[in-house]
Amino acid sequence: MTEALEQAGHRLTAPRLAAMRLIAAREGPFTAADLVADADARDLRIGRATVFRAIDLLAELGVVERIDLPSGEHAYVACRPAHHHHMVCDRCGRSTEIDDAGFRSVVAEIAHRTGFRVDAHRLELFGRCADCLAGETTDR
Amino acid sequence: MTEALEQAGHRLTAPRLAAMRLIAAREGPFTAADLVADADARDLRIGRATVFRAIDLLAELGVVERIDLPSGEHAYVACRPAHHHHMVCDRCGRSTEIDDAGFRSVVAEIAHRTGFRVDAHRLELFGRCADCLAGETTDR
DNA sequence: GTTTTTGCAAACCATTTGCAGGGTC
DNA sequence: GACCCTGCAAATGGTTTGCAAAAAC
Repeated sequence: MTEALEQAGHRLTAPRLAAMRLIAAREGPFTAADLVADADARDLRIGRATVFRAIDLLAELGVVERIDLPSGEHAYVACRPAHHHHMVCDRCGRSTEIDDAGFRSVVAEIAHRTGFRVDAHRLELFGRCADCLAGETTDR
Repeated sequence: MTEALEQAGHRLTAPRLAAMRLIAAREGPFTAADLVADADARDLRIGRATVFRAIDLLAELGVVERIDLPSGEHAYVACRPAHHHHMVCDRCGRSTEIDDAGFRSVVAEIAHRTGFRVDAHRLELFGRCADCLAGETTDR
């Protein structure tokens, strides 16, 4: 993750490193407020503004992506810098990247039928991951 | 639209009627701020809070749906109270409902491959509608 | 007449910005 | 040493809430 920063000509500073560590420590999606709270909890002296700026920067570089939770909150997840989609587990919060699985042809089909030119799309899935489904039956 | 309100046991008040008219007058997605501005422009004396409350209510009833624009703004569109997806034209702002087109099987396929149980999803397409594509070549 | 709804203003939360000082390359 | 980055605090923009007055049923 740090490589992406340097290669894009940005400086590798302590606050940015700290922010990246906090992000890496989270498995699932996080909001800006989450990171600020994490930073406070660990007594890292990082200003709110810096956290927001770090997230923006990482989002620009494509190493984190913004997703919109069903609640409408703006959250982010760490990911590889390529186009893909996310599947978020409501229980454990883990986020999985998912591949095309025929989705591309569905978009093409819709475009064909409606005459629409699709420039961008947003696809997010929410539910329960396999681990949590398994855990539920045994845990309780 | 008014029927849905009454059937759910809510009162049919002037401010709510006004809000619904403003929504109907818009073709595409609108933000809460848009409605407030519309109301002001027409000298309707509706408070901000009331507009927000009206939108919330309509969203609960399913006659408007919240979508998240690529910019991150929370917008809403009027729609039938059934599951479907939206396609938004970046140019004219019109919003079209789109049907399944095989999307359901894509979700099933993903669920099958990953073991995930998909409870909810969000799919939004952005681009240019057929009319705007046609217009662009002739207009300029 | 009772209960819901409204309007207002203030509170609240998330995000952005200006700017002087500090850290990185 | 030049320039980028940070922290702070204040500005901003969007959304919610408390409460008394007003309207609907």
